[in-house]
Amino acid sequence: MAENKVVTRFAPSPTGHFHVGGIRSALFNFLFARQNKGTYILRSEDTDKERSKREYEDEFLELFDWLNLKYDMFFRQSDRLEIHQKYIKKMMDEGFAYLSKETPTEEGQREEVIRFKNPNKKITFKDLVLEEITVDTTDLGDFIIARDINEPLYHLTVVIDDFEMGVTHVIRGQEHAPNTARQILIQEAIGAPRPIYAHLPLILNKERAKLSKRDESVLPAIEYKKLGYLPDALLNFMALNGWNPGGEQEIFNLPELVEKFDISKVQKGGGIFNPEKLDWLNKEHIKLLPKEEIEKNILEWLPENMQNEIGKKMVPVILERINKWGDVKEMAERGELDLYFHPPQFSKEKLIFKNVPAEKIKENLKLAISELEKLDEKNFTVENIKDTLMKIADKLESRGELLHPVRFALSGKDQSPDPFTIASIIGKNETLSRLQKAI
RNA sequence: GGCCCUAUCGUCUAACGGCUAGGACGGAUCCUUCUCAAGGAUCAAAUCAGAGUUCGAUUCUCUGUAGGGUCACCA
Repeated sequence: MAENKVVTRFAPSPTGHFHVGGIRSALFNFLFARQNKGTYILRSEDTDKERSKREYEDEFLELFDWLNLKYDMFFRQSDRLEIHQKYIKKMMDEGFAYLSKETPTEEGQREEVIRFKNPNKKITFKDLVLEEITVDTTDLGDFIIARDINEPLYHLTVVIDDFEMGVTHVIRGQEHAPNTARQILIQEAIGAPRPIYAHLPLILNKERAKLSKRDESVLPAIEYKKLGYLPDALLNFMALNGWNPGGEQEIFNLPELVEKFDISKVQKGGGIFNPEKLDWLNKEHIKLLPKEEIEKNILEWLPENMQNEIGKKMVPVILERINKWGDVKEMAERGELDLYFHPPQFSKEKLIFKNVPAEKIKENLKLAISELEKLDEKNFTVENIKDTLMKIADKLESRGELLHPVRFALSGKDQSPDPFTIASIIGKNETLSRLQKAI
């Protein structure tokens, strides 16, 4: 019988903003459980009463909900004190732990703590990523496992909870690898089976160091939601840092990751978080979205006064220029989109193309107006406008002497989308009025 | 410092011990273009060093070097 059902867990502690590296740990636990038809547990490790805050827990809960990393069970460690106490008593009764007199050196330290009786032996454990690790636990001494019966510490609670929850695979960051030996010692003391370990390579910042709060290029995870990244893109990106399926495919959605993920192919060395690649991947994921979905999102990220018919027409122009939804907001804030709503202000010299005389420019603009007038409102589309204007432009010495002044009259900017697109967005009347004004 | 881990283009990575070390991001150049963006094409760019094993080493072994992690009454 398949009694060896896979159980994984991800166990963040709510003591600060959740960082992006944690997303990958959560993801790999999720993927491994799903592809083995197992159970994925989320456990909030809030045993540190001083530092744990419910708002931080709410933050990662919100994050996983957004990422669609659904867990099968949720536990809060502080709800399990009775269970932890039971084990502390048992360990003390059986001589695996003892009450120890201390001389406090820092404020808040107790005069009595509970220490683990270290058998001082070598521990060798297998690791799905790192192969095999041996640690001599003598170096650890009789480490503290609880401040007192009411305040168990991390190493103890992890081992007890993993055991009680039937966790079969411990997939976590490599910073925990050196801690594993002491957790195995505790397991042996309470008679818990040893889970299979997989220590993932660290995700590093540009300086090649472990991620911390003060990294500029790497933000707290929830910020990526606020910036309007796609959950699947973020997941895709995180998965590809430290793991690779081997082929040349780069774009994966969550079900594909579940199918292709292979924990034995996980890299051993740490990887740097590369925001440019995230942006590229996000754009690729956006392109895969249905048209309506793209339009809906772009409209939502536009300021309210732009959420109208003109806003809708701007969608293709905006889409070409963004990597993530937040860029839409930024474009609007920079004033890049104002030209679609108000006639631009500019000095008339700007209409001149190279050294074409002003009179000639004026003539070209007049010609453009008279030809465009022949198009009726309904046919005022990018294609038709382009046909009309190009017919005139191609007869000139260079197309620029028509296209530049037209584009400038419409946009008032040195750099902007092409005149046909702008004209089609602002409509026939506004186009003709702006051209007239330019003349 | 002790212990543990790691090492292929700037970055993420691919390569049963065997083609010219492949792909992607980013960069550069060109094409397309009045400009921007998008798109297309091309190019530059790596096996940390030194020994050893082998007909042959990015791949296996050792040493060195570099980087990272960890050594809490945090998790």
